[in-house]
Parts: sequence; structure tokens; C-alpha cells
Amino acid sequence: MSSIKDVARLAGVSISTVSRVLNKSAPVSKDKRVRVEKAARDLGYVPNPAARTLLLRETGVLGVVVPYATGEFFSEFLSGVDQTASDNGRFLLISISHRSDRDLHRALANLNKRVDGLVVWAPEVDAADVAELVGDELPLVFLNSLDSAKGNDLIDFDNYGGMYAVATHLIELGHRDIVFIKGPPRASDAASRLRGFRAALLEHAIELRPGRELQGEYTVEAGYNLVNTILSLEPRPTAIMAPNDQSAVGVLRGLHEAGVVVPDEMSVTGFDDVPSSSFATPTLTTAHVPVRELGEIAIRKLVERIEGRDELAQVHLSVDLVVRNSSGPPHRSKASTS
Amino acid sequence: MSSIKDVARLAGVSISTVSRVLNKSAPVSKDKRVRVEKAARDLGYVPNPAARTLLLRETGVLGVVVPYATGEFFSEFLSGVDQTASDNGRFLLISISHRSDRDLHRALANLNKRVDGLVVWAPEVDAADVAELVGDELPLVFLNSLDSAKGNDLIDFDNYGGMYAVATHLIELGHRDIVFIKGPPRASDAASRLRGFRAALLEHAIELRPGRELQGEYTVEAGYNLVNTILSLEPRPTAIMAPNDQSAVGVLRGLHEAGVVVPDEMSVTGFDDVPSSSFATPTLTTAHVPVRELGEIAIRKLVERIEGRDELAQVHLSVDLVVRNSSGPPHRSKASTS
DNA sequence: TAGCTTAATGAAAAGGTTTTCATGGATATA
DNA sequence: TATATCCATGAAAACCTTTTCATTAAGCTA
Repeated sequence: MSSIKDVARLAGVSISTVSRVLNKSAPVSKDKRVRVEKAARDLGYVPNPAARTLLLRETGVLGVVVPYATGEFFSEFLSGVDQTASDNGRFLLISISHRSDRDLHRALANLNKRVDGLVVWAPEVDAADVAELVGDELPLVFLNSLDSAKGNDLIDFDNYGGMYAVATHLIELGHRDIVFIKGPPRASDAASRLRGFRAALLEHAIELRPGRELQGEYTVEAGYNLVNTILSLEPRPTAIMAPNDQSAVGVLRGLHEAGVVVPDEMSVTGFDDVPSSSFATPTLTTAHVPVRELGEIAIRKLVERIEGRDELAQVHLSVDLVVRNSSGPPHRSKASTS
Repeated sequence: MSSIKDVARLAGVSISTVSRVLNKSAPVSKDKRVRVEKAARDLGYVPNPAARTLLLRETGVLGVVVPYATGEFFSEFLSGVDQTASDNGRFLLISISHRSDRDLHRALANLNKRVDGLVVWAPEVDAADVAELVGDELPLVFLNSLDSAKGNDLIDFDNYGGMYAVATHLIELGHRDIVFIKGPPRASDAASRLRGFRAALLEHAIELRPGRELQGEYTVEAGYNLVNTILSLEPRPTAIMAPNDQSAVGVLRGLHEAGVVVPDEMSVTGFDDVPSSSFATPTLTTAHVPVRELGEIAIRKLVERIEGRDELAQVHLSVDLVVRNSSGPPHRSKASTS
């Protein structure tokens, strides 16, 4: 593999001159310039990133830490992240599933000197912990964490407002007995969504019957498995709010198998608005979470920080209700009896 | 940020000794060893990867090039890749969407010295091109490319056999007029799937009517948009084979809206067996592609190559038929009229 | 106790790049 | 023509680590 020395020898100049030509960092006489350019081309010379990094303390790599990679939701995010990173000429070091805090800690410690900055999406971990672990030279952008570690950007969705809007939609349709499936216990976004639901109920002076808040997860299976429990509630609720689209799809499937017609006998809502939710049967009423944009903005912010164009900010992305066919008014004849 | 020098000074030894202790590369007297360990811990010392790389020519990073990141299919793959990489103590440099060959080429050229090896999934690109571009010091593992570049591993799915099995399944159910939706024109996996379909027809001496092979894509929209075209074919076909699950979901949606009952009036099949396809309405008959395993095996192979445990191989992963509710015998009463 | 082997340790080089500093030549000014 | 200024260029240092080589001290044998 050729080094800058080889280029210098071939072009008959010093390595300093080669560096100056290739980086356009200082004027070089025309004849030497063309000789260097030709030599570099002929040798297929590419600067050694390790050497540059060692000297410049700059890797050209952005680190991204995400909690899971499964499903459409995160793949949309990664897609936005990748696009923006490559637009900015940066590479992406991605660190996905961390089965334990220790996992995450070790990953962060090692990431530290391999990247110029870090996007951290770790809903179950303290932002302050991460910031401390990583040292404060490294620019950080936190995504959807409750507390922003001081001196770093925080970008999040309005999970609260989104779920509030979904609940309000159901209430305005006439629903008074709604089941809410909760997301992962420790996830901060799940907590916000739950608060949004409760706030809407409070707002409309609706009392929550017992057993209407069920522990779930962000998976299809979780939604599917809860259907029987829900259908055996007395009196039978008229609507089910799932914590995300995936679990809503599970609920739809379970209801379908139980012969419960959506939305006539039961309304169902999701959250996220992943692409396929507009192709569910029936199409899913949900809240649109701009997750692709989140990826784009996160990287853009991070690059700004790295390049010193500092404009520390907290960005809140709005989450909008999307009404489709899985929600409708409660159907007296069946729903309130049983 | 602390360097090995700081550790050496704090422990009162030379940097050589520090290196020996930290890498356990040579015996060091007990008292110095504990002093070094304590100093390193107190300073939170982490070796600078750039310096190590420069000297050792080893980055600890694996590169992964994939064509898209959208949808469950690739997220399953990435999940397997990530898991295995982190089990092996390696980091992951992921390079996703390449809008053009030039994009890909530039990415590969720059990836070269940043990684110890590369997993390349580029169904539309010549393996030989990639191999040449990247230089032959770098271990490569090709995924689902037609030709394996010499001296490198190739792992692929039996796309041919999988689609052959799906077609045979439909034929055995009694279908004689099947529509096949083709995947992206240049994708080699799509080509194999098409060949599998044709082979099954040939095998059973079934002649393909005109207009039964339609150009599609791997997206929900593509499947959805083709439904009207298919329904207006004369005579109306009795089954639709989509090139992947996503497009099959689109087809299902379109048929549902057109009031065509699946599988009574029309059978529909997918390919991939992504997790959600067992939750479609109706549940989808498809072929199970072990994409998560592909990710795991690819990384394992690559690590073996890097560590010199060379066992060059071509691995074929089998693709098995999964029969669910979207396929059934053709229903004479409706299907063969109109 | 002298001479030898062994073990532990430090000094120094190497890896590839960028940039500062110094030097040489050329050009412009007086 | 001599002097001052400027520009192009090369040498060398620095970034941080691992490892070879040489040195010193210690332990052992005769």
C-alpha cells in the first residue's frame, strides 16, 4: 500500500510538498503540483486515516448508539442517519443492542477515541452517566432522553403530546372506557406516552377503571398476547391504545382471530406511523413520529457541533395524529353490553 | 486525555513497562505491575486506537456495506451482524445506501484502511469490481452476489430453490395461471427468484400466458400499485407471487380494497418471511430466508479470515417454504370466469 | 567468590501524516 | 547593482503506541 513517501519519490519532491498539494494547504508551483497529482493518481494513493487521526485528533467518523435495530422504526432512523452522514462525508460507527448497562458502558468507553462525536439514543440510561463516561471533549447529541446532560444537545419527540392527541381523538369519538398498553417499563419515551394518555383522561374528567393500564412492550407479540386479557375485562372496553404500531398490529391480529370487528366493536390505535401501518388491516390510526427526520437532524446537529458552529439547542419534534380506519365511534349494540 | 506516558510517569516506570502490563505481552515484576494497573485505572486510561492502528495495521473495526436499510429485512440482518461483531469485540462501520456506483466506489476506497475486513452486500454490483477497488490485502465476504471474486468468501441464499418451492406449492394446489411480480431489474437475487419460478413452471409443463411477469420492486407501494393491472388480466389469474413480503403486503392491501378475498378468490405469496408476515391479514404464505443467520455467519467468517484461520468457503443457506393462510386451491366458481 | 545465565527493564525506532521553522532563490525596490 | 521582501520548498518535530535491542541486576553454579 502506497504512502505519501512513495508519492513524493515518484514526483521528485518532498513529502511536505505532497501534503500541501493534496490538502491545498499552501501554494505550490504549477509543475510540481501537476507532477504530484499525477503521481498520486498513478499510485492510487489514499491517505492513511490512522496517521491523520493520530496527528489531527479527528477521525471523520460519527458514532451512533441505538437501543435496538429491529423493525421498521429504527431502520427508518438509520436510513436518515446514514444519508445525512454520507452527505457530510462522514463515516458511521454504529453500536446497536446493549444487553446490559455494562455492555453500553464498555462500548462507550471504546467508542470515545474512534469517533468525532456521538449520537446517543438510550432511553433506559441516564444522559448524565453517558456524558461522564465519555469525557467532555466529545460532542454528544442525546435523543429522547429525559434529562439532557449539560452542554449537549437534546432532540426528542413530543411523545406526551402525541399520545394526548390520540387519546383525545378517541374521547371525542365517544369512547369512555379505553385500555392503554404501556411500553417497556424503564423506557423514558414510554413513560411520556403514558402521561399523555392520563392527561387526556383527566382533562375530560374520565375515570380510569381498574385493569385498564396493562404492561406491554414494543413488539407484535406483546400486543397479540394481551388481547385475551383485554377481551375478558368487564365491562368490555371500547378502545385499545397500543404504545407503538408494532404492538397495535399484534392487537389487530388478536382481535381478528377472536372475531372482534375493528373499528365497529373495538377501536385500536398505534404510535409511530411506520410505513407499513398504512397497509395494516384495517389501516391504523396512529401518531406520526418523524423518526427519519430525527436521524437527519441528529447528524446535522452533531456535525455542527464538531465543526465548532456551536448552537446548542433542545429540539422538540412534534408528533401528529393520523386518523385512519382502525378507530371509530363506540358501537353501542355490542360494546356496552357483554 | 491521558496517554501511556502519563500512566508511566504516575507509576514511575517506562512506557515499555506500561505497555507490557496492559497487554500482558511480557512478564513484569509484581510491584510494578500493580502500580501500573492502579495508575491506569486512576487516569481512566484507554489506549489510542489510531496509534495502535498505525503501528499494528489493525483497526478492530469491521466494515459492512448494504444496499438499503429500510424495512424489517435489513434490520434483522443488521441485528445479527451487530450481535456477532460485538461478541467478537469488534466495532461496526456501516455504509448503507449508495445511490450510484460512484458513491459505492468512493465509499469502498475510503473504507479500505479504516477496517480489518469487509462484508459486502451489493446485489447490483460486480464482485470482481469491488475486489479490485479495495485491493487484495483486505479480507472480503460477499453476500448474495452472482460471482464470487476469487479468493474471497461467498455466502448466499438459495433464492432459486426458495422461489421454486413457492411456485411448486401453488401448482400443487391446482393453480395454472400465476402472476409473478419481478424484483428490481439489476438485483441478482431478484434474478435468481425469477429463475426459480420459471423452472417450476417448466417442470410442470405449464405455459406462461402473456403479461404474467410484471416488473415490480421490493416495496409495499410497488405491490399495491400492480393490483389493478393484475385484476384486469383476461382470464383472471388465480395466484400472485410477489418477490418479497413487503410487496406481498401491498398486494394483499390492494386486493382487500378491491374486494377480492384471499385465498378464496386469489392466492398470494411473499418471500423472506419477515417477522410481521405472520401477522398480515391473512397470514402470509412465503419462503423463510434466514437473514439474521446470514449476518451472523458473515461476520463469523470475516473474523476467521482476519485472524488467519482461513477456510475459504462458499456457503449456501437454504430457503424453506412456509405455508400460511394466504394460499389455497383456486376457487373455480369465481376465478376462472370474468 | 568469580563467572555465567536469566529475568526485568528502559531506550529507541517505526508507523504515516501535518505543520512549523528555517533556508534558498527569485523578484522587486532603492 | 545591492539590499530588502516574498514565495516556494524541504527538514524535522509531533501525535501515541508496540516491540526489538541492549543493559543492568539478580540468581545460580562451579
